[in-house]
Amino acid sequence: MRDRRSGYGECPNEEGCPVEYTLDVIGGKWKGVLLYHMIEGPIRFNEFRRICPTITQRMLTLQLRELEEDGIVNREVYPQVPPKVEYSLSEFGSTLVPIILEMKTWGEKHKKLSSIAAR
Amino acid sequence: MRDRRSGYGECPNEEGCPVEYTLDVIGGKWKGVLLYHMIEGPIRFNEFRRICPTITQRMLTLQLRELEEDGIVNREVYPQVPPKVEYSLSEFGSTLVPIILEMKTWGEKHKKLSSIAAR
DNA sequence: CTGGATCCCTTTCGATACTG
DNA sequence: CAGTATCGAAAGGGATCCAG
Repeated sequence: MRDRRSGYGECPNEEGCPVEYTLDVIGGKWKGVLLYHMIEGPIRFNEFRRICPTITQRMLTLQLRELEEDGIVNREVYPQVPPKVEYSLSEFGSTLVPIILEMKTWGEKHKKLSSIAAR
Repeated sequence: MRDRRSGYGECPNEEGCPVEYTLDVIGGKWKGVLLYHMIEGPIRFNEFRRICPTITQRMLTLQLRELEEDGIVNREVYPQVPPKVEYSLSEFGSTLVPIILEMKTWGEKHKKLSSIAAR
């Protein structure tokens, strides 16, 4: 199972920096990306797979589960055939949007530059 | 050695989302935290260790090296005895500050809440 | 379509000891 | 003080098969 956070709990010093706390929540390898794609609205499992072809099914499931456990995303199952499951930002998850958008802005700006400089 | 990024390069589709790109740069487990502490000014190796007692010396070295390779931090060595090395945000690294500050704000806000809910 | 379960290799990471 | 080196444990992650 997922070990509960990077030290809060055992760690007695309560001054653990706020950034560390935030990264505990959204620091997963793919979480930022997944949250980003949910900003526009609910999104289905296989839509994620199309949008992020490099993430494996397994990882997608695991990361979504963790986000769900943390109350950041809602998972809505439509009992029908074929099954349909939609993921969306919870109210709590929405408070993270400013962070994600800052990341988006920065990424847009510097991705171009680095693709010019190439390597 | 550090493998070059999560797919950019091999991945032909150039639409890789900007958030993914950003996370490639600051997504390391401790990078956000380290950047955060450098906002206030240059900081020495052992200062980091005092501030973040849970990060091991090894990890601290590795993460700082990666940040240096990416041009985000400057590493200044003072040739003296005992040695003194200072790490600081580069001009490029400074462009990340808004993201870090958003993380700080969010963390401050929600750390309290969750410490009340406790467990 | 949306996953769960398993196998297994790779990478990460912590602990410890050592160095200029 | 600011690291490097090495080792073993743990976690990450891909591939494949199966199921409601």
